[in-house]
Formats: sequence, structure tokens, C-alpha cells
Amino acid sequence: MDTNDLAGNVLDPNCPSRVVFQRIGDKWASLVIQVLGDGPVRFSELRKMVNVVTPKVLTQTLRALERDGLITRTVYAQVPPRVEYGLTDLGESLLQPLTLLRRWAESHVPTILEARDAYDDAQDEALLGSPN
Amino acid sequence: MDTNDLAGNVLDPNCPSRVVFQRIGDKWASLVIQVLGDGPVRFSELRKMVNVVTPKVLTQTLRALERDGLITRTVYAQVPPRVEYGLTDLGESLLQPLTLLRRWAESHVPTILEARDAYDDAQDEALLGSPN
DNA sequence: CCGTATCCTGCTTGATACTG
DNA sequence: CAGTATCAAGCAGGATACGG
Repeated sequence: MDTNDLAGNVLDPNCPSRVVFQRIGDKWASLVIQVLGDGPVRFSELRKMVNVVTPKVLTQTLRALERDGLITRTVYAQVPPRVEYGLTDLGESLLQPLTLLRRWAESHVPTILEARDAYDDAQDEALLGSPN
Repeated sequence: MDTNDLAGNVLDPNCPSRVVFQRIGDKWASLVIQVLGDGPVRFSELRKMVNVVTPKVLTQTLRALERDGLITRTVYAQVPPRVEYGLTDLGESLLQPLTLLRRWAESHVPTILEARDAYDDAQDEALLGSPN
């Protein structure tokens, strides 16, 4: 039944849909996904590209994404070891909404920053006006 | 200059673009925005719709969104007090990418959940296979 | 090279109680 | 009605060091 209980879904913080939003908001997950959009990357490469994240945190991020079926982890039986991460089809399909969001972000962030300044200034003035 | 340093931007966790991603991932912010998409709502209504969030947390969320210029806060000088929250133009413009993301979420969440089960099962078996 | 183990800190979330 | 104040708890993120 395709009732419009979509709204009801979104409002429920326990709704599984929220796992996606949480991934997006995750500090590294969305970055990793977008990096992998250009093709498979090794662990150490990923570390460098994603601006020196500690191995523990990167591993956590990667495992979570792998568990969600968004990325693949391929181990090559070599010495020294070599592990490559890449997007699954599911992961690739996320690329588009992600890119759209990124474009929105990049074009509107200046406005947001201005709004913040204005808001903070207004707060300061209000405090000066009634210090007591 | 519209070089393709977009990639460079995304990889920088300090890039202001990330504030948007953080709002999306915020537990309540994206919910509030989508609720307000249907028109202005009062504080108490918001509390009920968004599944009993504590007033403190809701206020925090609302203030942050207001500071970012995404929502407006209108106080009606009445007794009892009445405060309505609504989307700004900026906030409305966020609705579209947000909806797209939500649609992706709702259509792919089952797959993600399956992937998780499969992953967890594989982990369990691996542990059973080599308990030592 | 690719991680894991341990410890630690700050922020987010929440419960509870109170005010204009 | 629409918040604020205070306190407490959990957990994501990180520094550092070590292992396969």
C-alpha cells in the first residue's frame, strides 16, 4: 500500500531510513564513498586522500560501509599485503543523490555562513542592549 | 575558476560544505526540515510530530537551523505565548535534495538490512570456523 | 602494508525540574 | 505555551602503540 505514510516514516527516528542519513552525516563515510566513486583505492591511499585519518577510525568507517553493502573489500594474497576498497552497485547508486546534495552544499554554504554571522551579531547586540 | 577542485573540497573534513552533511546526519534537524516543508508549525506541535523529543534538544536543533538561515522563528505577542517555525527560502531549496536522498533511502534500505544480516552471519561463521 | 588494542576526551543526547 | 538550567551518560572520534 503506497499511502502517504512516507511522512510518518521520516518522523520516526527509529525508522531504518535514518541509517542512510546517519551515514551521510558520518564524518568520513560520505567522503570515502565519493572518493571510491572514481574507482578502487587501497587502504593506505585512502588514508592519505582523506586527510590523515587514524587507521582505527578509517577501519571502522570501512567496515560499517562494507556491512551495509555499500563497498567491497578485496584482499590480494601478496607480500606485502594489499587490500582494495571499491563501491558496490548499491554504493554507486548512492553517488547521485550524494552528488546532488554536495552541489547544493557548495552553492549555498556561503549563504549559510553569512546567516551565521548575522545571527551571531544579532545575539551580541541583544546582549549589549539588555545586559541585565 | 570552475576547476574540478570539487573533489579536493569534499575530501577536506574542514571544508564548510561539510556543515550541510552534518545537519543531514543530525538526529532531528533533517526531520524538522521535512516537517516544516508542509508549512509553519508551532513548537509544541513539532514536539509531538517528531516523536517526543525533549524541549531542550528540540530547541537546540531549532536554534542551530535558525542560525544557519534555514528556518524562521516567529513570536506572536500573545498570552499564552505562540511561536511558529517555518522554512526560509534557503530551507525550502534544501527540500529537494533532501527528498531525493529520502527516496533513495526508502527504496534501498531493505537491501542494506539484508546486507547487514549477510555480513553478520559471515562473521559468525568465521568465528565458529576458527575459534582459536 | 594493513590493520588491532587500549586508553582517553569532548560532544551529543537525554531526564528532570524550574521560569516568563 | 515555550522554553531554560542542571546534571548525568553514552558514544563517536582520536592519539598512541603494537601485531600478522
